[in-house]
Amino acid sequence: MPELPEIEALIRRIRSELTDTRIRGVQVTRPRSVAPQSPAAMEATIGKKIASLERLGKNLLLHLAPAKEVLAIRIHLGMTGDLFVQQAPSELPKGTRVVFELTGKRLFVFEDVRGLGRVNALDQAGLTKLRKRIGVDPLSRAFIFELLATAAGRSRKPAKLFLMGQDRIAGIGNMYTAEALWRARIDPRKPINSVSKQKLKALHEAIPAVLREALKGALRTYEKPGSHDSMNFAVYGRKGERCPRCGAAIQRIEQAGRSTYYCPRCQQ
DNA sequence: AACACGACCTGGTAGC
DNA sequence: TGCTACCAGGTCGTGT
Repeated sequence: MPELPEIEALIRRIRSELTDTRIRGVQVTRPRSVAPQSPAAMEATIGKKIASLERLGKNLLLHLAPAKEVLAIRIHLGMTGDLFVQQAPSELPKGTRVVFELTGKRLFVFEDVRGLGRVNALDQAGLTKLRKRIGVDPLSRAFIFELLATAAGRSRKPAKLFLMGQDRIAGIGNMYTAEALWRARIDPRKPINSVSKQKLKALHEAIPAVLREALKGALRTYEKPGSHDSMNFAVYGRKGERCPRCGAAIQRIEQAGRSTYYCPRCQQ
């Protein structure tokens, strides 16, 4: 499940292969993967150069040159999306959804078994709209405590759902939300505006700490294929196991139709 | 405006 | 062995 660290590691892996290459063609093998656009709309990227790559929350932006009409390609991996560059012609995986043909007979492949990911061609309006609904990056200098405190004070959402939203703080998903709340000892069901200042401070430290740890793990995974999980989870996916801090049994509950893992004893 | 909730999508697996 | 039911979860559109 790609969240901020996995996307960041992916970008670092493919950046040098994509930068300064030209798009020669596009094949959309599953129209829904470019929705709400049509496969034909993707053709506006043909002939352009990929100038740079940027991560925006969980989105990957490929900035194009010349930056006229269509400025960027936006890719969201959804649950099961992956990206890689390979030489043509060779067999493409079963879940292949979009293929960009690059110079040098190389193919830039978007693979996505479950089809929840998206690839879109963005004009200026589309790019502006996207940036507007993606909040601050928790690994950037802009992620100061006051920003978290202000946003938290304005929302009555349960802490878990507040962190999952991409509009205030971007890039955190189900796994790292669980870990950050555990580290800060916050009950995931507690309304975020009723969490103490002390615990909000702990959360402000826990979020980047968790993400940096996971990023290290994700970079390692790419170097050494076959090694698995990004990091050791304290609570995520560990229903019934002991809390590493207090020894109580970790619980799994449902919030907004999604599973939440937490320690009922030391997260209050 | 803020929030809740179902739909989308398919592979893996638990249970019978 | 073969079948069914359920689970994984990010985002978007719709309804309150």
